[in-house]
Amino acid sequence: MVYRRTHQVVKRLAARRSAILAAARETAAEGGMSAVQIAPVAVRANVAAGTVYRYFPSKADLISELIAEVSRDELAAVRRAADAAPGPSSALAAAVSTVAVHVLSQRKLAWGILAEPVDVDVTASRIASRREIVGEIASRIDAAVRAGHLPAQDTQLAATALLGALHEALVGPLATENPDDPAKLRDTVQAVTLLALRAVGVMDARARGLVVQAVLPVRSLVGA
Amino acid sequence: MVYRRTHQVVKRLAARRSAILAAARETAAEGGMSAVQIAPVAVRANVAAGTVYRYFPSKADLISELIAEVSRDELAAVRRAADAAPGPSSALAAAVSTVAVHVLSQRKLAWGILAEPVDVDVTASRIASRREIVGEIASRIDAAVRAGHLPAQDTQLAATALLGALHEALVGPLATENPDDPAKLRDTVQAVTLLALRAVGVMDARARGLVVQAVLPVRSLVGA
DNA sequence: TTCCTTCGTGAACAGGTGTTCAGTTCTTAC
DNA sequence: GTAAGAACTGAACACCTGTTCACGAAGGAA
Repeated sequence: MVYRRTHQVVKRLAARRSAILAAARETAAEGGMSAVQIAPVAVRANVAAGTVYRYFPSKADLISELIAEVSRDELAAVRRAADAAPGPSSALAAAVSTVAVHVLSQRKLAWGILAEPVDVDVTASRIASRREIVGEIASRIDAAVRAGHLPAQDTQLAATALLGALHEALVGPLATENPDDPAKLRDTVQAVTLLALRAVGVMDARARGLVVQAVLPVRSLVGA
Repeated sequence: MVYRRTHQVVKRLAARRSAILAAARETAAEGGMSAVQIAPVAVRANVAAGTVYRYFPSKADLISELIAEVSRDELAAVRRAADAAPGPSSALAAAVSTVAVHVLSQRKLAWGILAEPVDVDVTASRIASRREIVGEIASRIDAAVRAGHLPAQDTQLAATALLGALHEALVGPLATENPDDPAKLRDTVQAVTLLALRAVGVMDARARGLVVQAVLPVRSLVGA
């Protein structure tokens, strides 16, 4: 009489949902947000277009969740890197360079999530995404200020500015095209990290040292 | 036999063209780029929708020209401010704070021209617009470096980062909503200018002095 | 005035994509 | 095995705007 989902079915449903999200993510990583259309994503996920709507109320919801997912990953990486640093200034340097590396590793995806024109309204997700990263960076700046390493300042504003600087310099329309040369990428990451650290008040000489330490442990500097 | 435009007609045509552009600009300033649609702009300019196409081949061309126009104004203002400064560092400070003030004065317009999602392809204009401002700032940084006031660096990258920082901090989605309090606006402009100057290597104490001098002469800190 | 050219009009068109839904297939319960 | 409900399908639909174009108005030459 009553229909109850079997454990197996629940698993399959979850898997499908993930498949759709993954398909959307891959599509975005390859072709940017504009390529994330229901039909292609459905094909990639091996479902019909209508099926997507059994898992997501609308395209906007799908993209919002995609943004949230990527954002979560990013935030986790930043936290991990910063927490592993020996002190507040190092942590800040690690956080900034991690963001830089991530952005560079997944340019299309980063651009899509941050700024690319989208036909649906995903403003809320984008704001949330930014807020998370900015909050994390702001708290790291805060820690450095409290430790007496940096002058007092509006840390929220500073963190926002840093994020903007990283994005514009690394994936903005004026960013260098596609230097898949790891050495060049490392230089770029170091350069923007240096700018960021100096911006919040780290002295030039000390900033240079922090930058080198922060960027050295970073593994993959190339990616999709 | 041959039809030749009277001087009067030429003037009327030019006036109409300007009216359409002005209508587009006003519309963008009020509602962002998404509000710049052919029909509303035409109404505002007191012409029919079809008439717009007698002056602009496509919506993309209209918006591109709008971007170019605003960009020209902005660049001129930046040049003027920087040229009036007593030295390279002051010039840089003046350039940066001028950009900041302009962006703040016309938030919606700035956001629309810089980053707002648009359905047509205006990438080229946007890149050109950015390139002009970035080039100007880069050359000011360059001058300061040559004068020995700043450490050697990739000035193009630095200028790009500064632009991104200003935009994100001032009109990005995380920017404070609408502080029409002039004092608060001045503080914000000073804060981001300070960040920018320190980013390129100006020492904290000196940067603070430059910021105050640069922002003082700025007149209107409020606008549409 | 007359004729030709250009300009202006606005309703109709076009194209692309998110969304729906009636029909089909699969799953569960008995 | 069978009935009932859930999941899936994909073609059709809907909507939104940029763009067109046949027609009328206005301007210039003769």
